[in-house]
Amino acid sequence: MTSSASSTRPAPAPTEAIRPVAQVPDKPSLEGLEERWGAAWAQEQTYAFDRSATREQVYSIDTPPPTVSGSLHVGHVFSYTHTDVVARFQRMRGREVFYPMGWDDNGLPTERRVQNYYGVRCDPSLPYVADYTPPHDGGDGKSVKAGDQQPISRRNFVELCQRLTAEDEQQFEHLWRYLGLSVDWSQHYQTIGDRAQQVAQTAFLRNLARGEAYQAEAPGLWDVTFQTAVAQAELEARDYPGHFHKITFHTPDGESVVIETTRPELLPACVALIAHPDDERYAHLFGTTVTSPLFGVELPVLAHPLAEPDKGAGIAMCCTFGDLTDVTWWRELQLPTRSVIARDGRLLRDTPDWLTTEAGRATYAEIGGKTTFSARAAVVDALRESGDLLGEPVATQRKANFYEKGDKPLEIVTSRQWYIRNGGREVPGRDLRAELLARGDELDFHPEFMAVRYANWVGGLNGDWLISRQRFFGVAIPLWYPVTADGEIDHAHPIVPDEASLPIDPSSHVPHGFTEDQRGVPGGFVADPDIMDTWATSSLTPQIAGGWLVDSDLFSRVFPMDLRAQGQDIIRTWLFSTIVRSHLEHGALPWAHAAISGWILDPDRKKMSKSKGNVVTPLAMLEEHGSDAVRYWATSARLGTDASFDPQRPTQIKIGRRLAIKVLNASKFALSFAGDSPVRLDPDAVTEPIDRAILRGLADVVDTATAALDAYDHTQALEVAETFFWTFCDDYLELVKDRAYGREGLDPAAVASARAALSLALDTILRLFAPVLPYATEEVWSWWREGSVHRAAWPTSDVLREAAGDGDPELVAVAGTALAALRKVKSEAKVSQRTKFASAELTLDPANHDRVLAVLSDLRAAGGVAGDLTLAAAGDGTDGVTVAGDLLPAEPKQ
RNA sequence: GGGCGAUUGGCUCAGUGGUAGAGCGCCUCGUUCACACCGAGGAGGUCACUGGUUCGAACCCAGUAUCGCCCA
Repeated sequence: MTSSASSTRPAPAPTEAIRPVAQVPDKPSLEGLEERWGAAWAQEQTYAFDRSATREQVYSIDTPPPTVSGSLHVGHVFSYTHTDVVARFQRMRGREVFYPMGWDDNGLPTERRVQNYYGVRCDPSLPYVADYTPPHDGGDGKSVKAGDQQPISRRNFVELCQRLTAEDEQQFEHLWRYLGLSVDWSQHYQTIGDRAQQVAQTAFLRNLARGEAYQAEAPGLWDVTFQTAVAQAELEARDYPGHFHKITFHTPDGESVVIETTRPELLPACVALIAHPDDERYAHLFGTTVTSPLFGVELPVLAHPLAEPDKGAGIAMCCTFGDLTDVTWWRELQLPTRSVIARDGRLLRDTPDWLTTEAGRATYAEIGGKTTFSARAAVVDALRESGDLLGEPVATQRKANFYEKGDKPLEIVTSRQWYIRNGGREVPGRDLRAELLARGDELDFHPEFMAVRYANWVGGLNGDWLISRQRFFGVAIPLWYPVTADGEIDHAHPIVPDEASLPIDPSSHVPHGFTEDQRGVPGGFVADPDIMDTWATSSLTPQIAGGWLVDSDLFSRVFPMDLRAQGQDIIRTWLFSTIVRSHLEHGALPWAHAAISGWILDPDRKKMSKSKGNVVTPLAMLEEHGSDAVRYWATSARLGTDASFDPQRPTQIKIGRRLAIKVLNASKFALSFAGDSPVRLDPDAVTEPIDRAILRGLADVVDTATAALDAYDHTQALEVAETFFWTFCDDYLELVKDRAYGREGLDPAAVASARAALSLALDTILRLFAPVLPYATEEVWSWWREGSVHRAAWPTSDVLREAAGDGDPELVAVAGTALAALRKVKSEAKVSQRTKFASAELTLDPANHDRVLAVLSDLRAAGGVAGDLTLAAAGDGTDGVTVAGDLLPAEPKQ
């Protein structure tokens, strides 16, 4: 892929005369480059997307919108740099890069921040108040007690969320600009913005129209703190302390059946006892009944393969609902529903009607309204008293499901919720799971093994995607329901808005054909009170950023996108859900490639996290070391590989800083030889063997780096460029500097050869480093070139090969070895490298004799040999180069 | 319990069949002449372990151990 004829950036003409070098600082420095070039790039719109480009010319990137209410940490800088390196590489290759940035301001973290910041809470039943002023504005950041928070309408609440996130977003943008992300900032979006809401609501309604979205009254995971349903993808299994309680049930003929449970408070919700069908201990009980202790409910004893014979007593009580296994049993064995846990996590206050014994109703009256914790203690006391508790409870650690943002174990509560099909549940006539697995195979994961995580997740789904949330700050589910004449809500016949009217808030907008005074009255309508899960919006980032629905011209040029960049932790959420939406809506993958970044680990190999107190403020880090240095560190870690980071010992960052400084200094040096005459990139001028050899080596480096970046291996590309560059500085520059200075008596063609080779090499080196070190390379570029290096073409090896001609690829290494041998003599003699040899003889492998002869005069100059430098053949089997020579006394200091 | 990844010099990591590599750190030396945010030279490893395939294994195969992550 090369730059097209229609591109605004002409391909460079390598032989053209370039203006004389100007404006090279005496002491080049990294300090201040971020501000200077950041401003220049903004001014020049260096990274603006040219929407006249065709789809083939475009390279489009779908980047994770960071949660603006959270804080950015080192890990963000790490992974966003990976994406930027790709973007810059593709831009230089001539692709028109579509690189928008989004902000994820939708969702729970923002809600919590807004509540504290403004002292408000959302009450969707309240009407909108125009020109609302919240009780606090900023305050001291302390949380305001729930009781003191002023209740406001959802629309007012959302407005406050938007006001606050707008401030956060400015800080985020500043960081990203400082880091040097080559984002087109005119393309940014917010996941709570009108565009995002329109996209999310339209996509949902289309899912609904196609039968891919549906509502169901079903048991589901429920967070009692936030009082919202939670999806499978948001689960986190954590260790949770508990106790095994041995509880006795009784058969009609007096036999005791002992089960073990960690949740005795669910005893009134028990609907059966269940053992494995092959478990001989309980075979005689299958089909019979037992009676529960305390509550006296008659329950069947049933067989099901999910019962684990070697766990506890091997027979379990099935309650509605203690865990997901209970749900499976309940569904597959068609058990009754006897729920006792309310949405606030307490036991139902009213005594359930399936408790019929007087003692049972009395016991329940004691625990109704209590938290599960208190109810458990009460039930255990009662069991102990009735003699149905066998022994004392035994402490245990068990795995419990938590909402990833919650701190209490999830309960399972039956509620009406909206779902989108994702292959997790069978649907007649379609194998959606297989379709989505095929999409995963179609997607190019980098690294490839990350595809397994996708496949494992899709293969292990056990339900459709629950998208409704009983929260406030989010995209509303755009539906109303009729209220029947007798005041019932008719959920089966939702009232759907026109697509053209989206986005809407059904709690403040009125459906077509109704008036506001019909809200909530018989014969009228009610709004669906829920919002969509954040992922239900962010799963549509390619559509939101790409102009779906509103700009079909743009959308056709950028979608499906080329790249999704993200962390490995959200493959099951963001990556998967985006594929689901795109597959359902467009019948296509949303992107061709997925670049998965690894974790940042602290020195103890633990994931960096705020709670562990090991997070470094990214902006401070950039300011301290320089953005190029930090970018070098990020680029030196491969995709998918975790990188360790010790803020106390930022070794890799310092290496990056050293490299960036070296680029400045070496460039200044290489450009200094031209004096006042124009620099020429003339391949025909390169005639000396060592000059040809260095360009030959660089041509190979270009090919390797290009292939590596094409394969999304930025690390290898950086490594080969870096290795070349150090050899270029340490050996080649030293070897040719005397000649390049144009000392008296030298052949002018030899001088021109060195200068041309240095210019050609520098031109290529700057381009190679530009994606990783955008500031240092741009700084150097400005000394002798027009325009931005970031709009220059990616280097190709052909000009270099032309200049190299028959250049010997081994020559630089051999000359370097000879030079090192001369240096070693001085080093071991403990004298300055500037000490001269009176004369010297190099003993070396005869095979390299001619090579050294070809660079002899450069070697004499660089090695400081005043008199003759002669060569001798080493004996058989002798490796390397040895030196015999007399050092002259050091010249006296002046 | 299943899956994925890792295990190479003090540290961080390259290296997919042909005599062990880099950078950092360390040791020694050096500095007006691009660069002390520097330069030169040097020391340092039986490639986690056990078998196997091969003329030859850090690399391929089987297994083991340890660590990390994901899923149950």
